[in-house]
Amino acid sequence: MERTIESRRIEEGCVKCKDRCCARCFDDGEDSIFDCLTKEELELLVKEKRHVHFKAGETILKQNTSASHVVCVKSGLAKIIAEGNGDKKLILRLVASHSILTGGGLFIDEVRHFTIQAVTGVDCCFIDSDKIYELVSRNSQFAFELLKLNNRQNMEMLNNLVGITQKYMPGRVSDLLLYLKNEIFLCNPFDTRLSRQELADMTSMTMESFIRILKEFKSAGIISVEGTTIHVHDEEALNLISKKG
Amino acid sequence: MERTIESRRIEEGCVKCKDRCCARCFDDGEDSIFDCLTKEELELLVKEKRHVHFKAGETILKQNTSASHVVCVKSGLAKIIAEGNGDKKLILRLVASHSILTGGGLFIDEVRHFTIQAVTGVDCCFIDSDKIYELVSRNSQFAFELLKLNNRQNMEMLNNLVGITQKYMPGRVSDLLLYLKNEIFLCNPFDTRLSRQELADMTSMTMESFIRILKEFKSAGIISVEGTTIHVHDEEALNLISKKG
DNA sequence: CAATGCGATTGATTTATGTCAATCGTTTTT
DNA sequence: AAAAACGATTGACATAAATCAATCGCATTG
Repeated sequence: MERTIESRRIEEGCVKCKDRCCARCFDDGEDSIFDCLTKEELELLVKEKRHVHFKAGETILKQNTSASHVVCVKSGLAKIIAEGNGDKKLILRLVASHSILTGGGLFIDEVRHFTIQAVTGVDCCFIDSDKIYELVSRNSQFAFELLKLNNRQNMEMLNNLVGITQKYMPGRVSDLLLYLKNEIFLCNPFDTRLSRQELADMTSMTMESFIRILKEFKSAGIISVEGTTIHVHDEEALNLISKKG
Repeated sequence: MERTIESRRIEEGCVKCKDRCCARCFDDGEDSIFDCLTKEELELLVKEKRHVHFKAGETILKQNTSASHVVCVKSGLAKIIAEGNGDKKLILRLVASHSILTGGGLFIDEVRHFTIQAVTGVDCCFIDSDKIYELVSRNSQFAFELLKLNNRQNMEMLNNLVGITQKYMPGRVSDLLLYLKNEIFLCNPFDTRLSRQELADMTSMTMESFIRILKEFKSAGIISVEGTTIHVHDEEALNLISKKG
């Protein structure tokens, strides 16, 4: 039986996991909130965790279900969706490798406040929330890291809120493109793997409107687009448009 | 010299403060994150804190200044404002008595990410951020409470974001009225003390639009308005309008 | 190869909401 | 009391963005 590159990658991940999983998995990411744990604490964290693979499009966590686990994304790309009334949805942000996801309701109501869905194939591990609680009480540095993570997410959401409510569409699209380039994909021609609808859902506008703005940017030579791949040619222009609103 | 009710109330507050200030001040609020502290820890917290009174309209914390203190609101009403480009502003939420405010950047960049301004006279105390850091490392229950508070604020912001981006103006106004009645003032004819502009800034619309929706609600008999005082007659109608978007 | 399906694109039209300007009612000032 | 100042209100108009509908390109299927 032949193996895809994808499946081989998973296996590598699993090998790593046998020992100190999460620390290893996260030691190159910015959000390495597990770095501060001792060997025993990592042991505790890793012991009963489950490693799961999701195919593109699958739902990892569903909004309004009960939140007994947190999720660590080890590879792949996922989107965080806030589902509103009707079919209205807002994609809050993307999640790349090495991120920890609490589902929103951790520590409060134990309910997930948004849906997380795989964009590409996603490898992740599920960790029991109780473990997190225990680590918070045992290791104050961990609590501190968690607080930092929380606040960072809070501020991200604030920026989002301000941007979406106070800017016209070109400004919002600029913000999105800069976000994708500089915070998610970290390279220049980048393949979003996201449909126009999904991109539009990140800026709170309709697909048609999004496409029109994208077209304007193309005509102005600011970007070029090929399928789901976007190439930013004039980042300064985007910054300017973002500033002007 | 005659004393106003206001000034007498401040004095009472001060008397309380001589001993275990913050615990006392907060022991009837929902956000009593200080309850879990020991006497010594409270001592530490209270020792160098400063008690300040702000008059209506004064700025308590200013966005983009450095964040060396957290603020506890002991009495009065304040508004949290996210200032955007130009004069654009968004009032994120109101803060009533017995709330703790971190200014947004606590634990991350030590910069305030929003402005807090007094709506009525406001009594509050400033506590050095370092104290908070120290307490987090000494008392895991406190860390836990802080995480809870953080997450709650996060979810509030999320709801706000979804509401503002996905609902038409009547839905947003309904949400605002329900928020004011059920979460801030907790009584029915309630005096917001907020101008139409401020109320509009809470829903991300212009003052004129806000007034028009308010007028429609009045005509429909759902509410009545007298100056800054609002009386909700038909809460079910508001819930319905909020649901429908 | 034709046919079907689906996402992307474009155009025509509608609509929710913002902008601008005038008026009204109160309060404050002179 | 007259005048000025200011927030609230209303109306007329402009426009950003949504909606609706048609077409296009491309991949998948029969």
